[in-house]
Amino acid sequence: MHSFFFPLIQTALVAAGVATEKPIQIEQPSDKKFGDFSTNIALLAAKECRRNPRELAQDIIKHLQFQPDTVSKIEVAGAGFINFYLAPVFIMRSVEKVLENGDEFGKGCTGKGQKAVVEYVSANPTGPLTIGRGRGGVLGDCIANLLETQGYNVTREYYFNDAGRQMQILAESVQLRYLELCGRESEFPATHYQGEYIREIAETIYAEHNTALQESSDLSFFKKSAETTIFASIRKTLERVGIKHNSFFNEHTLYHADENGITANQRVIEALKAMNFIAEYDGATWFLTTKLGQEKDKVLIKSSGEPSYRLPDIAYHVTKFERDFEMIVNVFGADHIDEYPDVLEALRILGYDTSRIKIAINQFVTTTVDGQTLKMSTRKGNADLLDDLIDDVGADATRLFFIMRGKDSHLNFDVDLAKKQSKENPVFYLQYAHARICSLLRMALQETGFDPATCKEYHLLQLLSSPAELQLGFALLNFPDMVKASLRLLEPQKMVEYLHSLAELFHRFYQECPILKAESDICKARLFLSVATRQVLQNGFRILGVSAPQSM
RNA sequence: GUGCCCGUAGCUCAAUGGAUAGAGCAUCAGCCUUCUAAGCUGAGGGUUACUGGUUCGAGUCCAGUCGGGCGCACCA
Repeated sequence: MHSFFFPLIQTALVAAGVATEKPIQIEQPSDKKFGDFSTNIALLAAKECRRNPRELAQDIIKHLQFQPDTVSKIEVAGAGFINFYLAPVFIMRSVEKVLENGDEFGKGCTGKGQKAVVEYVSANPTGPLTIGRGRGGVLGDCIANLLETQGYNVTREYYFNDAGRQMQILAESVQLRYLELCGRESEFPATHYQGEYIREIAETIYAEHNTALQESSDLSFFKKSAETTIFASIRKTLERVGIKHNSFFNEHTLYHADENGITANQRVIEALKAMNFIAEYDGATWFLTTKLGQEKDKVLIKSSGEPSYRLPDIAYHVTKFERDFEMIVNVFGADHIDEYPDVLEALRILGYDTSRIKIAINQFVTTTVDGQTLKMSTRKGNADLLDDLIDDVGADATRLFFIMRGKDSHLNFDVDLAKKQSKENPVFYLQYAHARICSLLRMALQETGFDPATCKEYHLLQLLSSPAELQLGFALLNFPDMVKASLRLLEPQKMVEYLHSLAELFHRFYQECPILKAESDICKARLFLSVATRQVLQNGFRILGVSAPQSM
């Protein structure tokens, strides 16, 4: 709707002789009595025009040109707001568009087919996925969905590392457990992976090889075995909650020499060296972040000769530019918050346009079971597992709960609430609205023969004029703007809230307006409104990755 | 100590710098011989942690204070 009002207001400003640099803001007042849309342009421009804002607003609306079948009323209110009231006919005509566009309603083309990459999950295969990772995973998946609706060509990427020290420790952990099974008692170091899954992997190895490997000093078999098993479990878990990837980027490729015998990591070092941001001291190679005002330099190559995680991180992001991504979204947890500023600085120094990079950081998750809040502990083997949560509350509740709070807020995941089959549980509240419409339409087909697939008398919608009907219709035409806002803020939570309010408006309409018992044309019109609501619910659910049940 | 996030109704959370700060849950009062009551209607409940500042206007922006979370490795 922004694109609808914007040019008209701009024209009116020119016609009224108002010259202002201030942006035209169009908002939806919180209270319906202030109209369906409103602009504060008169307030913003008043000062530079040296005029009273209310008078200025009066002047502007004199020059606003609207057809009476789109805007029914324009008025000046408060300190100088200009409020617009949409004509009922216009709202209902918009509902027709929902029906005509179907699955496509809400999609846009701002992406223009540009390449976008969203990186999410990116957990190394050292253990099963935790609940904390799950939140970021769902967030990333929804952001990727949002980008796709806006016409981006999206790569959903998982960046992982199957080399390095953590994998070494993993391999040692499995080996130690294996040796225990072979009857060799040893002290299991506290630094190693304590989880039960390590024993299970060791048991599998023992079952296949018995004690044959106990004299082997080669860890690679244990590493490979652990990696394969764990990665399979991670991917299975991701699949269960509908978190999809179509690209797995192995950090190891950054260590491979190209045709000139140089690795991606080395290229980064050379490039930064050319910009005088590299120094060697204490046996290591450093990124001179002190030159950028930071307190300490950062190690890129350790004195052992191995790159620290920072170097491949930079090299990895260079590949995102080399792969021509116009939009680069990184999703990660708050524990990695210190990671990205260095990467961004390095990329900036190397001449890349870092404004293409958007960072979405999600805060942590605690779970509440039986009213008791459990704190997550990492790497101790007693971390909350995403798989257990899915077993407990199902995939839909898992997804929706992860994104129904702002990503910047700590999430308190109430497991008991997520299991409840009632209005208290927002998952059921949303899905119930959809199921209720499906049920209604089944009944309609049975009793009146109404079939939305064949009956296309959408113009009947214009017969509807009650507040409940108009508010529902208005909410429907807002959907495309809500999709755009969710994407702009990288915040699927906006979509959850919108769908919740849509469900609420439908339930009210359903309560107040008899549908099947209404006179024939009104009945059809109300069924069309219901079908349109179901369509928007489905389109929204698809973005969130939540199922739309036909009955409950 | 320091960087980032958070502090809003009893609880969980909303509010692109806008108008009287909103939902849900919980509490209380109503609505099913009628399309799914897994629903709807209404009521009560607030010094937006605190103190200053910026401006037509601040929960929102800035500074400081107090609380809570997460980081601060030659781990990732």
